[in-house]
Amino acid sequence: MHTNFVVTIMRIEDVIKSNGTLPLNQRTVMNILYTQNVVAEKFNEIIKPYDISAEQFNVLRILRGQKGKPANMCVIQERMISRTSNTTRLVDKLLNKELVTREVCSVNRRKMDIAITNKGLDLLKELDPQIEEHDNLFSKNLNTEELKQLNDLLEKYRG
Amino acid sequence: MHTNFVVTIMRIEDVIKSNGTLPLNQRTVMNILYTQNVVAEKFNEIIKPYDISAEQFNVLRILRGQKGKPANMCVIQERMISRTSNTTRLVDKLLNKELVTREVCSVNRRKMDIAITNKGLDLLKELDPQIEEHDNLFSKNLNTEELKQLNDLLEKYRG
DNA sequence: CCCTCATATATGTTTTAACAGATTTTTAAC
DNA sequence: GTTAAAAATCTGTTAAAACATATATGAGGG
Repeated sequence: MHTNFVVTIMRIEDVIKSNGTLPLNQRTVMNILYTQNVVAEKFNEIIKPYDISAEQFNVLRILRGQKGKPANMCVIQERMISRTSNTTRLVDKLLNKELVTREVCSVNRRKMDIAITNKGLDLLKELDPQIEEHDNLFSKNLNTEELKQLNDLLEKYRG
Repeated sequence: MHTNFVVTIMRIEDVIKSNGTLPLNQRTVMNILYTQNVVAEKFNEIIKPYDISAEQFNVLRILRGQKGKPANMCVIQERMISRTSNTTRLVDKLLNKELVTREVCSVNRRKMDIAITNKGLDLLKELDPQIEEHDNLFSKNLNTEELKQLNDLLEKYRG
């Protein structure tokens, strides 16, 4: 006995209930915008119970990637997916929750040293399996070769 | 004589300055999030001088697609890329700018009839060439076959 | 050393987005 | 007909994004 998965693929035109077919270039833009929306919405659902936003999570993960070394605000900014000018307030919120520490850099007093706390690391550890599950959620609809292709095409598309 | 285009393709790991290579599933998520960001940012740049947001533009375009017939709020919502509960306020803003009209539906008084005005149509007409240019901006990095593939993969990815 | 410019971060203000809940009208069961 | 539930839109409140501008430190030239 085996299980059948019936996957209904929705063309972007079906999603936005457009009659007919959009021009390929416009279609591509819409598909990219909409796919991000679907992925991000699911992601938010996962982290919502933990009272952090996607951006806050992202900063925490960047800080964990530093393996102990603190990161300056500008380093955080350049590693974020969406570069915002509000990194200060983003870190403020993480500070309030005691998920990070912030102190003036001893070498260059313009800079701030931001580091993840144990509490922050614990939060990430708790989230890890769910994030991995999320990464797989959509990926499982494609095989490895297709995933590679998708990544290549997106990177080439951006130029 | 001809012109050389040198296109530097950035792996997502280079973009977010991650050392090493991310797992393929995570890579895909990041590439989708980031690509949308790049596309949306460029788009916002285009419409900013016209003092409308991307969502507002989207609603206007949906209304134009109605070819004269007004659309109810729920119709607008289901055709938007990002379904929000704030459609009322979105339309409020378009009303203030006299880009749309709003009146109670004569058939069902719960519903509202939203229609684009001539001023709204004029705005779209002015934007049309720039939007088309935007649609082409990234698409020109791929050939037709690749674009089709990208769309197929995104649609299949969403499942 | 002093001045200017660049860098790094922070702040004030205004728009939007997110979430929950309220209001109004219709539908349909009794 | 009355009433309960559903559908469609709206509103209040809080959080986050966007944008411009300000402050503080550092780097380099004269």
